[in-house]
Amino acid sequence: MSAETKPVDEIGWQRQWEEAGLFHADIHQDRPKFYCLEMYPYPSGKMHMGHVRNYSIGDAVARFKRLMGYDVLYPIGFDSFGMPAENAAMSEGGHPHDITERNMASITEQIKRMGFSYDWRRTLKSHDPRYYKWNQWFFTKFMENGLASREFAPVNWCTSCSTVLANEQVKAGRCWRCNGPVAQKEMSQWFLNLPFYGQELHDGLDTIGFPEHVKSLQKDWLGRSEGANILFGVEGSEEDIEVYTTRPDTLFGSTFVTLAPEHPLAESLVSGTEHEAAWKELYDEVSVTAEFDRIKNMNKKKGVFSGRFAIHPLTAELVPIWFGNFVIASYGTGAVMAVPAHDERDYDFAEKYQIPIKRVLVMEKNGDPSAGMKKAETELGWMVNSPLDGFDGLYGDEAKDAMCTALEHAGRGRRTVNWKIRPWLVSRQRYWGTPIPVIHCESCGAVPVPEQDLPVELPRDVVFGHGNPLGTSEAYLRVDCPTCGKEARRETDTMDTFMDSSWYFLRYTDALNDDEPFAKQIADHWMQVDFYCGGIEHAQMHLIYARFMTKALRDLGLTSIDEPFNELLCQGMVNKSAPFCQSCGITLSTSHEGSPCPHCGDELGSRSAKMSKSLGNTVSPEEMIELYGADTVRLFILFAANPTAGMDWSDTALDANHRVMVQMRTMPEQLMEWPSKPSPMDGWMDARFTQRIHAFFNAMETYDLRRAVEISHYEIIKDINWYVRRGGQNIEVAKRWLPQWAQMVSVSTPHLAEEWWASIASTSGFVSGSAMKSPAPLTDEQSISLSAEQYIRDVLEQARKVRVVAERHLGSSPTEATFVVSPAWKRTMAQAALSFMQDGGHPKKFIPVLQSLPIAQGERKGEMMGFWGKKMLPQVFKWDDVSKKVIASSLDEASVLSAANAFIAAELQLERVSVVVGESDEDGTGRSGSAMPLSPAVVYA
RNA sequence: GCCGGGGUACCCGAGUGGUCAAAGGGGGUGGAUUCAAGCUCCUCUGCAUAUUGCUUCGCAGGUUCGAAUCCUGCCCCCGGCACCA
Repeated sequence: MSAETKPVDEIGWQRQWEEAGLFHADIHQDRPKFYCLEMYPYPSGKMHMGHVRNYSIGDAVARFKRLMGYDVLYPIGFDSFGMPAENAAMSEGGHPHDITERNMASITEQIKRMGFSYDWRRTLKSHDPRYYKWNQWFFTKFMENGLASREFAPVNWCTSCSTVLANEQVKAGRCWRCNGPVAQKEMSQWFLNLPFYGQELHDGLDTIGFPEHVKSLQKDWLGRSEGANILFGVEGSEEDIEVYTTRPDTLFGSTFVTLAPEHPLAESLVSGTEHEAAWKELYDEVSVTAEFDRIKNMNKKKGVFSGRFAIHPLTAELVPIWFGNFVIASYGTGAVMAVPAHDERDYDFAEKYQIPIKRVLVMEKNGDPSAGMKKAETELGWMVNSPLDGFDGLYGDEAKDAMCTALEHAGRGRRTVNWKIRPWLVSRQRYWGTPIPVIHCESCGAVPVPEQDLPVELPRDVVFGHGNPLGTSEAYLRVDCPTCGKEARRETDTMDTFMDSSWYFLRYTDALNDDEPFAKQIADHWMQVDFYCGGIEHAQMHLIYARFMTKALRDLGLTSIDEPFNELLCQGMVNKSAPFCQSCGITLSTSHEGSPCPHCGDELGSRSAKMSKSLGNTVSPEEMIELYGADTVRLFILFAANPTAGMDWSDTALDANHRVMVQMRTMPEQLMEWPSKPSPMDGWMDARFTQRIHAFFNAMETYDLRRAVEISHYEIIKDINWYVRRGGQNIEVAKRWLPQWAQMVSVSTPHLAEEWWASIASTSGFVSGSAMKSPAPLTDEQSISLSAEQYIRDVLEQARKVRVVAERHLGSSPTEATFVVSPAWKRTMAQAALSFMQDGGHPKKFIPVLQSLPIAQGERKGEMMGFWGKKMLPQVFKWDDVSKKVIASSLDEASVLSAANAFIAAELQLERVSVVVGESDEDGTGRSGSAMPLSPAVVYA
């Protein structure tokens, strides 16, 4: 084949697909639907390899489902609000809107160049008022039903982004976006009541196909814990202190109560006493530190006594009230009942401030209630030393239950479920997002903008860099109160952009609807998303918000579905090697390649690392497409690793994949040059193709894309090579299978497949718009044909190995070989043993059966019994199911080999090959001893 | 500390009781083709050996006729949560 083959006109095919409207998702009631989605991308100006990988995976799935006759909804759009555009506008001038549009145009072009099969008609962009209008509408609905509210609360403030952040958006005390420090600040902010759906978000995880680690991540964030809220009275006061605990069973061991310094009762407890100053000092220290730093410094436990006492809810005993820097105001009730005997932190605290430690559990049944304590015993245990009757001896849940019941009777406590997840802080003090549709009126308060006035559009006349940008537009600010008509001001905060990505998948189902966010019936038709593909980094933010929104919108009556996404696939990272210093343990930029470590001077090794600009180990998709074409890039990216595994970029492997593409380019032409010459191998080729298609379907159904590509682009080629090697070259066979092969190929390399499709006489239209039928299952005859051929390959492989040794013994290259097929009795023995075991017989019990077989009568009985134990028994377990079937079948080894006689001789470079049955008159080799069923002995001469 | 995911040959990576000395690819080897290179095709790529023998799937034990696979303990890597009551 010539290397100057005309390259595939990828852009031409893309144009034709578009002209034909091939990927428009329309509803046909007689077809099943499939919703394939990739995570809403932020429109940076350039497509990177992560995008390429993400979309190559999604596109393969979408294309396969289309082949299978599904109505496939496969849309794309842009998460186009957000700070990068705003920051770019500030640093380089210009307006976020223009920058965003420019970036979108550029990345769209690059995505299109890959030939993904999107329904571009449905393209969304968050910053389109026709889209964000619905964010605003939802928000006003949430205000009505109480899901959205404004609170004055300590919040996370990112100084460099000059905006607040939601809890999930603070990673290790730093901003998820810019990695800048996050401080604590008290502000009035808008929240969505995420914990309202806590239980449903938790339970729903068990009904959807998310990967285990994502489920675990989400459960960590939701942070469900079961316990009790318990009321302690305050001596000399009408007030109660409510504590939250997961260990009500240790209540009798509570020897003090600790409050967060910011606890609402704190000030009144110490006001005007000698303890006030100390409390104030702790309060000041704690309230300015960000929560993260506070938790980090918690090993420096500090406590201040309040001078007051709490009243134990069941025993009325007085216990001191302390303030502790380690108690977090926003978790639970901001107050802790301290049980030093059974909690490590309380134990340390009690030791430090000489507070009594009272054992109320023992860790062994009937343990010693008066045993001393060297450390906190925090496991579940058996209750002891209870001041009230009926508790001693109870264990675990039973003990907790009894305690809760007692508290409930006394009216001093109740069982509760606590969540770590907090309301979603959705307001941002930035410009490039959805304006929060609220009007602040002095007399009416925060009033939602009426539906007919939506959308509240972003004004263009704002000034950046002077606080909240929307606050700089007078025209925007001034508005009359919709309720009382008096002069009022607009809210100047915008919404978190995660709001946009929380329901975009619903909008796609009915993207052109201007009357409502989406028609319920249409959304219900397409939803859920059947296959959702994206990066793991969204496991706790986007994927929680989107699940929350789906439930919230469902409860507004807008959809019927509970969970937005069913199957979630988190694609692995695209890595490339970068210099690495073993002794310093650091990865360095590729600019250090070839030089010693700049820190320690050692020689640098290399290590695979995530592609990043800072390491300089990025690969530009644009360049690769330019060099090799989109198909090659797609093939490489799908074949290099499983979708979920990290993959290493390799230029040599890419090159190898390109060779495959070049080789495949003229495949139909080559096959169509075959003569119309039937051969005994045709049946085998038919069977093989059938088998491959089944395997391909199976791989695609389970999203094992790597395996699917391996079949379509590698194994079938090898099969054809084998077919030709064995003398097959029948154009009828080629005509039979080319169309279906093209369809398989189209899943990952659609442009090449279209070239093929166009060159095949029997096909018309586009392969990308064609339907693929499932082939009939393999017949028994076909299975035997495959087995016989496999048998020849196995025999050849074995013969090659032996040849090496034989050559040494002969002192020269052998010129002929005799294959000694195992004598009939061995096969009979194998058949008997296999059927015995098939019926559930234990291998060790086969000996008596064997002894009664006709073959084992006579003088060779002893030899046969020995053969069984030494040779046959181990082998019986080694045969696979196919081999077992072959042994049980009528396949005659000697005739299969004889028929392939000439072929085997040629393969082994021998002049002559003969086949004999072991122990027969023709067998003069004396070597039949080592022959086994399916494994003849080979004797070279 | 807790929770998830991992550790397979030179590299990447399949593999969840026998088909396993272990797929496939990369890299390497030898051969065919070629004036030559490339492309393509074939062979080999743990050690041994006239033929299913020995050692090997993080380490150490165990279950089984049989373990990369199941169980127990340990080591290491990745991700998440964390003095959360």
